Amino acid sequence: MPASPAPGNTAPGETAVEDAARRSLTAGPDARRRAGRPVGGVLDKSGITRAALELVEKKGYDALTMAALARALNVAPSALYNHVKSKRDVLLLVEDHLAALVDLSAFDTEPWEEAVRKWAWSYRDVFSRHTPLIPVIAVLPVTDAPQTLAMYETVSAAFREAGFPEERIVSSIVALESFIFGSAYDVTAPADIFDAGSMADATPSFTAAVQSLAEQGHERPADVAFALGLEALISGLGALRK
Amino acid sequence: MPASPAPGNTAPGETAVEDAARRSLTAGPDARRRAGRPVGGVLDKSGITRAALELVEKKGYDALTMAALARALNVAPSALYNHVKSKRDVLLLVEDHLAALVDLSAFDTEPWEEAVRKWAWSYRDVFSRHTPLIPVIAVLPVTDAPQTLAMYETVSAAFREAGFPEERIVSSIVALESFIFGSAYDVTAPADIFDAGSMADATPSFTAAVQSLAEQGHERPADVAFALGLEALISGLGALRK
DNA sequence: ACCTGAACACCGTTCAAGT
DNA sequence: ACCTGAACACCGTTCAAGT
Repeated sequence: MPASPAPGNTAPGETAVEDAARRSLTAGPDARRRAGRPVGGVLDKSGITRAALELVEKKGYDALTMAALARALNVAPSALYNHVKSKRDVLLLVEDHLAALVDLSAFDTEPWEEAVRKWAWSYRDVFSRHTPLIPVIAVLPVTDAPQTLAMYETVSAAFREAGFPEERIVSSIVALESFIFGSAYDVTAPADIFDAGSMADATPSFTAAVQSLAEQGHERPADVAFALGLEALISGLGALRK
Repeated sequence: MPASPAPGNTAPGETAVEDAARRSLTAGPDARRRAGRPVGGVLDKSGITRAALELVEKKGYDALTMAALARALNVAPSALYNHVKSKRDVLLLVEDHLAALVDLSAFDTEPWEEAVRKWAWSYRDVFSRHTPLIPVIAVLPVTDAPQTLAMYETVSAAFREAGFPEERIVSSIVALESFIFGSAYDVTAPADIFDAGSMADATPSFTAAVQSLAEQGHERPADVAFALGLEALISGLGALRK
């Protein structure tokens, strides 16, 4: 029989839920009923983040309740409040984890246009699978999200390097981000969102435009709109450079 | 003593809540406890929309619960479900009401650039005060929102008139809308959203850019970013015209 | 310090019973 | 057709009691 790792130490490649399952197994069937502090401590922010992310990816944001999160971690819901102040805090942890997944590598190697292009597509792709976080990000003081702040540091340095006037850097990034967030929602729209149905006769101009786009046969119409807007922003904002 | 208007007929200039209050007054103190159908019917979709909007404008979206909405209308919460299928339906009614407030007048009188500019600012301003509706709009089949559909009809006709190729009209509008929705969130961000706090030393480039923007002394930084992005989109998308 | 279990003050929604 | 009142299956959060 192999030695059991200490509770709370997830083995590499092991998921948080598997870890919790194994822990309750090795600790005996009534371990989770015993009150008091478990040896080593079962909860921390990174474990909460991992479990939340796993829950969301498996069952979606509707399933991310404090009760379900606690259950995945084999603790009582109230135990979570020793590590986060609120559910919003949990969403914030997830958001900052995702911010680190946005691809910034092109800022080291490519010219400004291409680097912004790759960053923007990656940013949109990451958050299009996590749109319930967008209202959280939009109002999020950067202090509370170190990875997000690190992204801004990289991007703002690249804008300065590319010749943007100092006082326009933040506004340019914000404009791009606003477009990216809005476009992330667009990815989640149903395919028939623009089907006017019985109202088609009353809206001939819009119906014709929708029909014409449909005839193009694009697999992902949201990508067409994103490419169009992004290229317009890149060339329009790029003109600000000295 | 003046003749009382029939219950459910809100007098011009009177609010839905005032109407409900007066109705319970003229009908006697125990009117709202009496079961069965009130004469004339107290509820309909437009009354629900008006009461929801009033509730939201007075106390915000957190206060828009089915219970609070029912209370404003002097009915039991369950009564609402005779007129809407769900709370999402209520949000949809509000959204479509707001869509009619977006200023489309410039499309009749101004050249494309200026008309789009006025439409976009108006659209952003309306929904910046109603950001909780944005996730609803983004996934909203236009069939379910006649006023929203009417807006698309006007805008798409103007894009065709301005020389946009048929198959690019919808994508161009979607790109603009994505930017508008993201920018609506930006309006609600706290003033100190970019204050890196104790992390400032670790992010010199971003901190300098934020500082430089702050020194410009703009009263509403969100407007600067919106203007920058909108002008880039207008000139970039405008280049698609034949 | 950090957990459990019970409790609190809500949610949106359903449905039988009434008129 | 459309209302009431009771009930259901949840929410996020707090807090005394434990170790």
